[in-house]
Amino acid sequence: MLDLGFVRENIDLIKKVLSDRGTEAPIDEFTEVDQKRRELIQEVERLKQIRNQESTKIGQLKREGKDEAAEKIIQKMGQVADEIKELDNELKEYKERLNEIMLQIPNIPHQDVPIGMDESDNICTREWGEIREFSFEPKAHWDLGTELDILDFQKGAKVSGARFTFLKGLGAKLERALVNFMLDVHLNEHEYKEVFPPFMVHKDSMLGTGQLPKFEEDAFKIEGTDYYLIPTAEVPVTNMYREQILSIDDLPIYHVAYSACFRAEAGAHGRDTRGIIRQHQFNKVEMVKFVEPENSYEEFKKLVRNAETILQKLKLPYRVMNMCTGDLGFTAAKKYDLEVWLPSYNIYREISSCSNFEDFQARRAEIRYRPEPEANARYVHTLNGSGLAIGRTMAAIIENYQNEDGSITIPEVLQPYMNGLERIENN
RNA sequence: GGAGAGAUACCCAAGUGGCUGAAGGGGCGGGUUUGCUAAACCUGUAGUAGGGCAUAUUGCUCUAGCGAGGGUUCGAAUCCCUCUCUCUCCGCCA
Repeated sequence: MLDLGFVRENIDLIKKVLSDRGTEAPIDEFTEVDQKRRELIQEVERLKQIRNQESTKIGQLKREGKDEAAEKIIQKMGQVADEIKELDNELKEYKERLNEIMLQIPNIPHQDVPIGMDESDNICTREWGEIREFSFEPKAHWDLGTELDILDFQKGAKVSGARFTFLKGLGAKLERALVNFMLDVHLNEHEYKEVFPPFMVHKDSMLGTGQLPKFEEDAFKIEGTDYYLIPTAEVPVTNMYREQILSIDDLPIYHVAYSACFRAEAGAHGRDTRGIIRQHQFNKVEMVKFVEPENSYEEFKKLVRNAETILQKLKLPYRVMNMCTGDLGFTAAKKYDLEVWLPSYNIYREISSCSNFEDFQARRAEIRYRPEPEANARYVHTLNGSGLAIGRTMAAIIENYQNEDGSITIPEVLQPYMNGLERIENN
């Protein structure tokens, strides 16, 4: 959410942002509703001031035993009270409507964000690693995984339906190895503090990080409860600090969290139906930062590097994409996606998404800090990034590390997590 | 799931409709005394949000705010209703 005063004074800028992003919000209604709201506030507060003054007087008169004089004022105040009630109700409606409008206005993109409508306008910032030349026809991870009996799509479909998969044997172990490897790197080399969050949250948390109200369809809601399954650990971890004023000594806060992630994938019918690229449930290691505004882009750079480190250690070729306005996401001011090379697709696929939300989430979730003990509270900047999506990493390893005989070499850095095992092969 | 107790400011805590503009204590800030520290005494201490007015670094003023949301009333921390969370006991459970 943006600052109310900022929106009021920058209507034209907001309109430009909406058009750059290729999205819409009821911005014309904003001015009208805001205006009316402020008029009502003035009127109702004027009446409340009168009421407070007169009520004090009534109290005094009663104590002095002048009941008749008091009674006279009480008569008059009855009318004022009715008026206040009426105006308060009206004001409430305008406040709610204004809030609805504010929740639909996306973040202002950073000046370095390329303007564009969709993914074709994203700009490649850098590439890393060498794409392997295969002396044979590389197989897709779903074929390899099935042949090695480490991925079982049929069982997943049988038990839960489409977009669910069983990992079996060394596949399950490799998944676990990846989680531990990534957590260890971020803990030991990047100074993050580990958090293991709840996988279900209530509505306020989904609102706080911006998944609601705009993206309700993307989330799984538990029927008969107020709980949502988290689409990312970003939601519980960011909301840990909701409605809190942090001390300067607390900052910066770096958290890394493993969680399962649940996504309805509404509107993705027919996309990536094979393999483990797009599942309703997947694992992810997520990095979340809370920082002072002055440092946020420096911290952002570090965060992206932290995610890249994982890919480099795994020796997986990737590229870094600067996401354009149309592909930025509602809450982000700037976003880099890391895309890993997948031989069977012959393209790069997103494996990490790193965003700087600046104060957009913080304002919504009311996460502030005090720069000095007596100073006014300011909003922190929140940042997060996958470090990395485990399922897609698994797919990338299976495909990039495959051998002609259908076995998979285990990346060196993972071998200590696999009891020293060097290959997964058919036996 | 059942029974009970609670939620007041940075912390502890008093407070049964108007003198609460929230007592008192602790902590923290300022001051007096003092060779330093300590102590004693005096004094300040609602952060925040939303309005309005003037300045345009800032200041003044109003409204809201005693877990949250409603209600009663001229007036609610106080009375009533709903909800959330915490604690104790019982039951169940990993």
